[in-house]
Amino acid sequence: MSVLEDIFTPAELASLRTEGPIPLYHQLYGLLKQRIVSGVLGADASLPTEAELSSGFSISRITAKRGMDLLASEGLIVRRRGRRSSVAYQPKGAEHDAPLVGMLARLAEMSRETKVKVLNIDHRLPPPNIAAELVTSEHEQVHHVTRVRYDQQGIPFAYYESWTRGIEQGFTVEAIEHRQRFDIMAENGHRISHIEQFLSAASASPLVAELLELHAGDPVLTLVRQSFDEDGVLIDLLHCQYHPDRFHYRMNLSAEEYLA
Amino acid sequence: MSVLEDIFTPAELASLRTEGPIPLYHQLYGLLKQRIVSGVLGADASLPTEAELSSGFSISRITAKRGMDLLASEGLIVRRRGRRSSVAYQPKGAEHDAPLVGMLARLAEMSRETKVKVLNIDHRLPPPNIAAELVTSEHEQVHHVTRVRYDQQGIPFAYYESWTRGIEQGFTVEAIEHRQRFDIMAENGHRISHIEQFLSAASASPLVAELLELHAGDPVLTLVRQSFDEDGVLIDLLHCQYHPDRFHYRMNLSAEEYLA
DNA sequence: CACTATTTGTCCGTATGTATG
DNA sequence: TCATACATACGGACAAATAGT
Repeated sequence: MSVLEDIFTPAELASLRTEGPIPLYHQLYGLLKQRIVSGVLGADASLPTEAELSSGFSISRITAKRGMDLLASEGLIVRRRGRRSSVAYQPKGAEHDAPLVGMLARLAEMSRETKVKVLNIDHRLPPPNIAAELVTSEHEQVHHVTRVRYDQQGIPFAYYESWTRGIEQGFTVEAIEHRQRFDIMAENGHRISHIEQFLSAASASPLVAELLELHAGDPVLTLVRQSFDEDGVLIDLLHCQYHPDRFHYRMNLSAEEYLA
Repeated sequence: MSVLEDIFTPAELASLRTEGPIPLYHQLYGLLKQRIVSGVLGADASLPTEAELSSGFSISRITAKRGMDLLASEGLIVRRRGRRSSVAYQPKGAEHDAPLVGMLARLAEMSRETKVKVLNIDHRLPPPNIAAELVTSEHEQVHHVTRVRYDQQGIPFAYYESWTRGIEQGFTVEAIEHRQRFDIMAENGHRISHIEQFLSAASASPLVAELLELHAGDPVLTLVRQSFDEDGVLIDLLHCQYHPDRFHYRMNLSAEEYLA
């Protein structure tokens, strides 16, 4: 019995492509890593041998070895001569997730449990696409903040980029790292009364990949949040990118409630 | 005035990496493509020249050219000697989206506006990871259905794979393509009273990529939906994968409602 | 009309990375 | 480990098309 067929479907075994930009060894690495971090291959589980990978995926043994070496170099597996490689990774117990209903109430909790590091704050004219969304006048400057959110163990899981208008004071690194931006907006006379959010997926840019410990091109969960004040003016535009293994959005729906 | 700095932030201009697996020309291609399909660079907009890209991103002109040629080969831009390249892509007008609150009520509407094509129905023992989630007894068979959802123009935007227990009758291709699965479950004595959903992102497998007109490895928005009956038994497990450019989840929150 | 600056197209040579047997 | 083939990335050089003076 081959270990390989327990782990991968026939379609996956035939899924490696040389036409695309990603090297074969890295495609193999990606498939195996997904199995390991998702817990399908738990700690100490045996991995396929180089020969099995080579014939199963129709690649050379050197290429299979290179994929395995990459996993080993990240500490995800242990390799020793004469033995099958085995998983040396304990799937994270508690992933972060955020409920979508009751979400704002959860923001305060989130900010206690996690840490934000501000990368950059500037006050400037927004780029054309952002200006178009914010409907700013031609010379109106906005506050542009980029930041990363880390969990209690210091593991990064979210990258934020925000554009905020009408802030006179209070947008400092210190304040943004330790207070809620909504509170600072309120102090500047902007009470947020309505929020619109869009969830989708995108590829991590090299920058975001580096910050979230991903590889460029890996999928990220994206959220765009538009915050409007009582007059329906868009005050804040927030673009979030989440590490998909470290953060999920969760919803709890009761049928009666939502079928009505 | 350089076009380049209107399009990319300084951080992005310094974000290309040779260490990773993705070639420079493909990273550049990705950045530009994102600007084009998102509409930041609208139809007929001028693009940076090869020389500007070369100096701005600190890459060779050949590499910049290769990224541009890749865009041209996909018909996203037009290139001609002596002229700046320009965008030859019209951002899609109406995207699909689904509100998360009031979602079930929207399902009926969705099923009128779109079409489902069932790829496969079988009744069998679930694979180990699915069995563990469903907590099925050892020999309990479940209905396994894979299907694709198309919009009115026949454009695919979602792939679904579901595992459903306790269905005696009614799970036919005809029924699943034209009725709501919840209704069929109800006729089999399973009233869904509680739903849990998780949203994240993943890479498209070659199969899903082909069905959704993506490339293998492209990001997809993923949704896992667990549907429980009145006794808290998990009846249905649904895995969805959405084309990120064709489908978003949308939420509308009022601050009073959710800050309470 | 010529002249020039701009921009893309093509080619060379070289070094390094990827993949095979 | 070696030899081989192809892809990636660089810098340089020149040709060809475009637009403006």
